[in-house]
Amino acid sequence: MTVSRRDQILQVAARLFAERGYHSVGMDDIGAAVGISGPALYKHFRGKEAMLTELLVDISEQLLARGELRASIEDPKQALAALIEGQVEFALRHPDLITLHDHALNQVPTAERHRIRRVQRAYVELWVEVAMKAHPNRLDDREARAAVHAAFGLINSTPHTLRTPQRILAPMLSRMALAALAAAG
Amino acid sequence: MTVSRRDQILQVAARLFAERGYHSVGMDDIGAAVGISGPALYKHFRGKEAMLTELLVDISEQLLARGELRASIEDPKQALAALIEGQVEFALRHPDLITLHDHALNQVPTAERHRIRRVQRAYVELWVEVAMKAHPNRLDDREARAAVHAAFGLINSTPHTLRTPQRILAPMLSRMALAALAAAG
DNA sequence: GCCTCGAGTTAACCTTCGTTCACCTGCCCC
DNA sequence: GGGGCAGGTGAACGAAGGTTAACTCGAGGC
Repeated sequence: MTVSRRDQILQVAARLFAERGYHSVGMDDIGAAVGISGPALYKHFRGKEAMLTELLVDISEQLLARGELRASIEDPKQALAALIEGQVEFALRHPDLITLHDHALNQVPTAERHRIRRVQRAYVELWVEVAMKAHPNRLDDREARAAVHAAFGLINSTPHTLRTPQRILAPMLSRMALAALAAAG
Repeated sequence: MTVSRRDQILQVAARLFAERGYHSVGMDDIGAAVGISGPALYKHFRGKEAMLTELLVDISEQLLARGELRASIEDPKQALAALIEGQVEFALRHPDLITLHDHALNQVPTAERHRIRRVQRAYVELWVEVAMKAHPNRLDDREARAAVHAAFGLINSTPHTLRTPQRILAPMLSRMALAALAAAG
């Protein structure tokens, strides 16, 4: 695991931001957590906002990329199951990033925030299309969008529930999300 | 609607905190939003933290009280449906409070935070017991707890989805939550 | 050997923001 | 009609915290 100092800092910052909230974490805290002190971080990042921005851009783009792969499966029901499984897997592997993803978006500067929102919207769109193909004639566009958001809420609840073993949690969440979407129409 | 100035301030503060995040809202912002200016708020509250604390204590106690009523229905399946319906109703009526409820808890002082956590835990416990009675032999304690958190995540996703008409959204979310919990075991 | 440069350090700066202070009002009550 | 209190005001204070500045130090390249 040759993780660059830069990446190490990002990782630690993500954890701290998720645990305590963006504004409650000082630059000194982040520095201390990687063994350097405060202002040294400016050798690696333009500032605190830049760190958060980079994290959120990465997350949203990574989710979209993974999602596009899985959504390209021909059978809509299988594609939907794959999307769900992918989201569950990601949420379990990176609970900090999931937490950041919907707690800290308001703190990133406007221009970049719009960019992130576009990527997020594309990811939602992916799900909506697949969900409507998987359950034809049962969901209109707006309902599907709401149902997909609900499924995200379900899956992304995992950061609150990490005490349960993943072997059990992952398939359970997948089953629940699938059932919820099936019941949406 | 004879809403006292105090309540008006709390309501406005909840909206601002939910929209922009606790730390991004200044006392001057809250004051301006109710037509008075900054320091005047100290005539009604001990400080900014006190406002947030009062909001969160109220929410959690209100949820628990409503929940206890609904959980007391004899038939477990009906009780579970009633709990779900109640949570959906609350989430749709008070999206700001729902947002606060899981975004801002870290910002309240330790002592009060523990008190709020206890009430929250009691509410979760209510759901867990009802869910296990409604689906006997299919959920152990830990799974049930995770499943309940997932259901909360599903229902509490509504703040992201307020564009959809409530007449459609409310029953859909209830159906989804019910199906998700049924699929958990 | 010297120069550069990346990566740190500490001290200082400066803005933001929660909070306090001193003061002002209108209203109610007797 | 004068005292008191609820509810405001604007000015000032003080701590927190993100950022900058000036300096140091070790490792390669020529």
